Amino acid sequence: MGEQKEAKSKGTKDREIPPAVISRLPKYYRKLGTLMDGGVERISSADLSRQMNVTASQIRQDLNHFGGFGQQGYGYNVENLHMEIGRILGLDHEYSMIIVGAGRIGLAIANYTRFENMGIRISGIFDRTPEKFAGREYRGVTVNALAEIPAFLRKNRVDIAALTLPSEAAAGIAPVLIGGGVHGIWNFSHMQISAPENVMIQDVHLSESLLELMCRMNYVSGESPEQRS
Amino acid sequence: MGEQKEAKSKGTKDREIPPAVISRLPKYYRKLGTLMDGGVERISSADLSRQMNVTASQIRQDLNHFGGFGQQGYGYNVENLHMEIGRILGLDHEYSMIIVGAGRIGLAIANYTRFENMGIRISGIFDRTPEKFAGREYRGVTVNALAEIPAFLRKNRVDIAALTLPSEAAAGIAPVLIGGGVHGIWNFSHMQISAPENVMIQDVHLSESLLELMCRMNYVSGESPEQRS
DNA sequence: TAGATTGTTAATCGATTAACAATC
DNA sequence: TAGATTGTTAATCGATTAACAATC
Repeated sequence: MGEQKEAKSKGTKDREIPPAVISRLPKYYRKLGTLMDGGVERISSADLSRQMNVTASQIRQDLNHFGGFGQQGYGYNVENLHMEIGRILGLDHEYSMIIVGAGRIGLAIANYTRFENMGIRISGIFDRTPEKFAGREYRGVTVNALAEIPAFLRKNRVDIAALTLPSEAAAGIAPVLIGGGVHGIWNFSHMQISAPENVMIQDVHLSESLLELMCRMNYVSGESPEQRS
Repeated sequence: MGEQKEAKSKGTKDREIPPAVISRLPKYYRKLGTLMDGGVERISSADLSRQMNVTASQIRQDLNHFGGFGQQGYGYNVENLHMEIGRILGLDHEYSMIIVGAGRIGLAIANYTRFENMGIRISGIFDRTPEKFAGREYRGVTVNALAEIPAFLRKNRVDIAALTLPSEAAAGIAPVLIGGGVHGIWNFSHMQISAPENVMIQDVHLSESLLELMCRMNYVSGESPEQRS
């Protein structure tokens, strides 16, 4: 209880909040937002569980990782809980994000206006062939060459990089991003990125997601894999 | 042990393969493909585990849900295992997919050529405002009105629908898709879709993924949530 | 045959669910 | 006060890891 940082070794990820809990927080946040819009003032874990795909127990367990937001006999104040979870998610500060790879997915992200409500500001877009985008702007940002990333990172604080490059290119760029101080990578490439403990990697592997769907369709509950076309 | 179908009630999903296993199969498949390209003929679970983020035990456990693909003292034949997993994923037959919502993400999917290698054929694209896409073709497919979906489904077999509409619109269209015989929905909308047991829903919630990243960045191992901007 | 490595069972770990005393 | 509902502890369930006998 004496030392703080070096206490537990780096081998094991000793983060306090279980990943399963973190992955549910955005869903709670969204639901509470909807309830707020609907004018709901308070809600019990039992009611909330009925409207979502979780149990009341799970809701209470999850929330109590962060402290007691509820009140016995009353439930949770919707607006307050929404704000608290927003704070946990980091929605109370602004993040600067660059997009690395101006393909269709990269540009889709650049143009997704909802991210602005999440405190995400697109500060740069980079691509292998910036000349293809000459004169064009995406939310006020022009497309620059990948080679300019190191200089850009030296001049600007960047929190998150959305990595939407093909695998081969992505592998080379990831260390540049990490070395330049980016501490979160939203990885759409197929490449597995290794990073130091304090840099978070969030993978979005679309084709794996589709393969998973196909696999589950193959193994529909009850049916055997033997189904003919 | 007598009855087969009705044995276990519908409440619990009694699918045999744990979801955690299914979510790893695409990763194995990809890795094995890479190894094949590199001319690797055989590999042990220990070697494979070193190249991926899983343990050797886990690999053997996972694969043995589907049968014994390896050989004691030898390991696994890369090409054979690749093919077997491909079969499990359903890559041995073709799937017809429609895209519902011709926004940036919908069109990104339509243009993703790699899906063709996965046996995915785009058979239709639908949008609320098809007139915006008049004369344009995406991989040989034109954009039609959402209202034409029921008729289209009556005429054509469609396995998968990629649902890339805004939430409100998505909620209305999902039952149409399910009623029309689609048995897999790749859901990019924020809407939670409820479907009968034999229709698989695969969610890709991009903004939740980004929120998760932000949250994890907030709670970097060791650091408390107290960090100031 | 001896060595290697699987398939499979047993042990551990983590996440979910159930239960209930605390308390608003 | 009585009723409701949380926070929290204990029980269950599922997934991961370890161990080892079977076998190529």
